Amino acid sequence: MARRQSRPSIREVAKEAGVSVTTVSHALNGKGRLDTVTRERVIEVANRMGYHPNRNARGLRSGRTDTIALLLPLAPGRRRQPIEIDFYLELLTASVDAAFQHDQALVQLPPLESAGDLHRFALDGGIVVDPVRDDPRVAMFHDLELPLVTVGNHDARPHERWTVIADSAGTTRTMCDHMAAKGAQRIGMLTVDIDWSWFTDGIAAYQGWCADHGQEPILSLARRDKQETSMRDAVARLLDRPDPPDAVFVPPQWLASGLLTVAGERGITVPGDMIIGVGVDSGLARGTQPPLTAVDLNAPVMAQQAVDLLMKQIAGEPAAPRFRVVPTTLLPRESTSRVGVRPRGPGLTGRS
Amino acid sequence: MARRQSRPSIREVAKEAGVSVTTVSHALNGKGRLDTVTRERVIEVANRMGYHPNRNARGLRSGRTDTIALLLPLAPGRRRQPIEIDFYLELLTASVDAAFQHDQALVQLPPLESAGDLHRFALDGGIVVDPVRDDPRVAMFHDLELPLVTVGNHDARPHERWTVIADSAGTTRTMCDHMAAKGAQRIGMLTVDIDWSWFTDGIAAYQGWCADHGQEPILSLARRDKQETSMRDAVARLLDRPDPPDAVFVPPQWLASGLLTVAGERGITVPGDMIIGVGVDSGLARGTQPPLTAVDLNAPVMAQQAVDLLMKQIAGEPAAPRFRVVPTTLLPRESTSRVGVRPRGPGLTGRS
DNA sequence: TTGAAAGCGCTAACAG
DNA sequence: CTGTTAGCGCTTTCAA
Repeated sequence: MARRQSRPSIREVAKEAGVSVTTVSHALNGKGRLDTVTRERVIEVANRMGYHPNRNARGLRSGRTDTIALLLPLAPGRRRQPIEIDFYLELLTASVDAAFQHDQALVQLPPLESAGDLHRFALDGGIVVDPVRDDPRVAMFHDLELPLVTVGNHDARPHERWTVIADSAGTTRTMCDHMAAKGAQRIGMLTVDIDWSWFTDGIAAYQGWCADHGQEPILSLARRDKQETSMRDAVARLLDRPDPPDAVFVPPQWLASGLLTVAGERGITVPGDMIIGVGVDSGLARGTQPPLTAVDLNAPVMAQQAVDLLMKQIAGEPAAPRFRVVPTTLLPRESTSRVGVRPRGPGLTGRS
Repeated sequence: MARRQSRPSIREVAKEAGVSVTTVSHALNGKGRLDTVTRERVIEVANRMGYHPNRNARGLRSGRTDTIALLLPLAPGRRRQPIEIDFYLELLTASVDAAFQHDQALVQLPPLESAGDLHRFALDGGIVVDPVRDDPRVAMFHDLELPLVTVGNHDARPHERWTVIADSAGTTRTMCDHMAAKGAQRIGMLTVDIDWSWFTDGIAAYQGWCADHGQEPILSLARRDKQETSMRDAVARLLDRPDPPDAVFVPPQWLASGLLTVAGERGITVPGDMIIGVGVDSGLARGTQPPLTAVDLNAPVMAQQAVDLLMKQIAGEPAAPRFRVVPTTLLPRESTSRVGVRPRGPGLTGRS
């Protein structure tokens, strides 16, 4: 019955190579002072036998587990479901890769009820994605004195934390510049009232950009509940103005698709009457009609940075800086191709 | 530097409770013949001290790792990226929960280069999602004699495998019935040429349904490369017929959004001129204009079944049946609200 | 009903 | 330069 193929132990390798287990251990870990010839022979034998050190034994000895956790944010409302944004899946994948490079296993954690749950997993550390103020996940790591890196942050003094964030301010300025270059006269922002740096920094940068360019800010905030009515209220506040914007940057994805829908209902064409950019790229952004100009958050880089920081922290090594800002990439698509030129109907989008 | 709070060992619990480590072990695992009073006292002490057995020590002793892996399918083309379908993220989350119930950690694996990579993770078993013919992931598990459960299958003799699949045949019939009830006269199917049971069973069921209802099958297969041209070719074969369908069931998500786009370009309204249903629910399906009728694959149930099967296999217990078919749920939306009634423009979609 | 002790595979302190 | 050995925390014989 599916008994796992018994893997060779360090003792068998030692016997096969005609040396002691110590020598094998040293050879494989590059530790002691060994004759080069011996070392290479041992390594060769170990490879030939398909030897891999037993993680449990190694962990028992070292007190480490070589396991780290990634905690994705949960969707508000639906209790156990993570937010379905492609970025998170990308971040997960990239984190797995990065962890693997450090020979760490990466586990997903279920929604944690208590610090006890965290203990059961025997982690060396964790990465908490998009923490909110007083995030219980963060508190648990602190209580257990477990190494922690956050991706995204909500903190007034972020530089004291081990944190990786996307460059929200730079993204916002780039998007505004892009829209202005496409002919936008009045650029608005439709975003949400959540204290993640991704949103707050974006708002601040937007206001700064407006000040620099002599434009009055046109800002509309949706409630954070992700409800359709919140979206519609916020969109209405934007479009019902006497002087509605002809360009809108919408950081959260759900508001961007909502804006597109409402615009369609009102007969406002995109990009003819209004151009739109969204803050996170996704299949959804690519698949709308028209496809939405979006921001690539560079999940692989963020994951790499987060895992690297975590490994440093676990090892007790210094890391300077502990606070990393990852640049983003603008992906121009049809939704910002040019404002003020009504597209000639659906035929425009044909690429055959 | 972030030393992990040292957790109490079984010895400290024993000392605190005034018994031997053996007694503690027996009490906690319900093993030996212990006085009830002693057992309860030990348990109480252990709880009070926040004791959790060290996974490494236990694993070293038992030869198990209490770790299972989930392997999601990779997107064709983009090398290391999983397919961005909400279903997979749901499946992942639900699997984590189910694993947790069995006190197993669930790790994500990076794309595996060789069986050696698999060995490095010290797994008790794994779940391979949507295996293809001669899937190397499956082969690696077999080579290592590691317990394996597949979610989805491609096999002619699936009942010999440990497998969980969604009820593709039932889904197809339900969708066709639904469309017929909404006034569809000629139901077509737009799908893809991949040998996953999800697709092959769906095609067979569709042809069966057509035979039962005296309708000629209208089937168009896209190439599997997920390219825009593949989509356009397949859609054209459907719409350019002298007798195009007035309803289309589209199992793969990327083809459904493609069909919607092309229909828009051609001035075909949905659901007025044609109704459309997609085989997998997602944010994309909910967010299109109009929202797409879709199928909920019940990821939580599939995950639970898969993990349960895997645990049985690992424990060497029998499981009957080894082959589980999970029912799906149709989610009717506007895209199939009624065919043959041209909607009166965008206003129809307003729900304010 | 309880306890002493061996041993899982590995690393590292110490001895040679 | 290489080997012997203790011991990480746990489960499980075996003995009392």
